[in-house]
Amino acid sequence: MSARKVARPAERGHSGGGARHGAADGEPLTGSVEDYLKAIYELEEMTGLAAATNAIAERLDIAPPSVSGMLRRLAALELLSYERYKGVSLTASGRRAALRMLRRHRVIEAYLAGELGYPWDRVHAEAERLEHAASDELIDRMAAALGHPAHDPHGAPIPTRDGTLVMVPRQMLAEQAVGSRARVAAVGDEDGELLRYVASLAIKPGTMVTVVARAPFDGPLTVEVAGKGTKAQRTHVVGSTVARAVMVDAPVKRKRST
Amino acid sequence: MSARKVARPAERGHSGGGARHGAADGEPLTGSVEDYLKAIYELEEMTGLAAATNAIAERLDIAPPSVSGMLRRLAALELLSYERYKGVSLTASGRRAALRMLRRHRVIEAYLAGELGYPWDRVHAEAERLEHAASDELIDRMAAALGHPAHDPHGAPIPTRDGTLVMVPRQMLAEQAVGSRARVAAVGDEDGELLRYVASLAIKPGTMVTVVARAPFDGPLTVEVAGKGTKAQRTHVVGSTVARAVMVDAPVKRKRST
DNA sequence: TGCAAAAGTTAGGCTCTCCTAACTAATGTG
DNA sequence: CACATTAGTTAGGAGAGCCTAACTTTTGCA
Repeated sequence: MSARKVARPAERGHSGGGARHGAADGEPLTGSVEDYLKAIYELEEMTGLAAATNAIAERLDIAPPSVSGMLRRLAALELLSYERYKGVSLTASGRRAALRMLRRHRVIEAYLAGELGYPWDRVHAEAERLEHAASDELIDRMAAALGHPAHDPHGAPIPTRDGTLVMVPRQMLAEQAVGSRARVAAVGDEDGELLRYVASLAIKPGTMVTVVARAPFDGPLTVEVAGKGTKAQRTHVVGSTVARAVMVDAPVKRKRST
Repeated sequence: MSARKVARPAERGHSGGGARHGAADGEPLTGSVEDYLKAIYELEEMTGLAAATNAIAERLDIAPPSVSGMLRRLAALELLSYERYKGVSLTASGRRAALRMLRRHRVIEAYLAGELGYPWDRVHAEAERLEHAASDELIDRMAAALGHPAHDPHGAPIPTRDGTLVMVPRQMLAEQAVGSRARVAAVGDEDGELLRYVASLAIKPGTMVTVVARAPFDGPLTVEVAGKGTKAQRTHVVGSTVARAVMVDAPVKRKRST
């Protein structure tokens, strides 16, 4: 009368045989696999190279040998291509899965901030867990409730349902020339403390910042932040970590040595 | 520099030794454990007896031997008391955990229906997954957004944050005397098809129903459902499964043989 | 080019959760 | 009250994920 659920590749380790390799793109992935794919996507994206085992390990807070093992599995699932001792890079189907997770994560972040009053430094942790549990329908309803936003609360672009990610050219605030003025496009999520600090400087997506000075040797940046009332500039000195977490839009140079 | 997360009793099976038995009430439980506790609570509640191994197995769609093993573990965690071959019953701390899950589940259901336009026959499945991933903060924010509702969309009472569950006396529609009139208080969730059917009869929490007739041998009930415009009664014949899924408030007898 | 440091891998374990097969205890009925 | 039925248990395994210890490649640099 009951006929237990057929043992899918499933979460919570079932047994059974089913689902050998293939990557027809439809099988449900475990939360762990989803985390790996997302991490690998982001690493590939930010370095432009194949993702390194140790980098993945550090990002996921997992020991390197565990990563090695998982990479073999993901390669068998044709989610990425793997050559021992070289890094890994996602296949088309792996990238699709990663972008799906990115969308989920960012839609959830946007929803929590927009509809439930979450402060922006706490949406990341919550989304990190919900992204594995939410159905596609829920994600779509959240996106719809917000009017299908293009960015999450930190300014990161939200991939569309069909896996398109609009990449607007951005640069780190740290790279900006002294004297340049630019619009803050995004601030890296993940680090809640940093977000709280940055917010306390009134820096958030949309605010205009001008680099006033930069100390040598990757030293602190002095920036002028435009206040609410168009005027009311505020000057702050920020360290290089912060200057690398803040991304600005394709900058418009204003001054060039007077 | 990294110092990996300390191996808690944690989800995704880590290793390490930590956390022997104790049940200080604080350790995070795995999603599986949460499911067991919720199921056991509901079984105890509906039968008034210790929960039977096979009943738990059937409810969770898991083989009985798996349940036996888990029960031993849960007993070691002091979440329930277990005597071989007899059933199990939750300890205070087990019940607390179960009520917490019940609250989460029902708050999520209420939120999905109330704020995201989910149809009531689909909230259960979504909540079933989200209840393990949501933080307490999220649950509280959802409840607050709804004005701290007392019931979920199916009419089930929502436990308060401190674990209080208001139990209003209810009876199955199936038990109502012919001629009695009562307010529908709740309809069992879980079965989406049944919910869709019941909704098609305009039966939902709040509607008034009158038992017009009952066929013998647990046969179908003929009920009159009050329509929207106070009048506009509609008469339906429903099977015993439906009659047992629909719960009514402490009924007020109206007619008694003329 | 030679070799130590860094990066990555294999080997061997452990937990959690679930399964099937086979056995034992509790129960109800003639 | 014996015994078949039903409920529940132990035994033995499997797979996902993760870990540490020890080994192998790669790579950076003198």
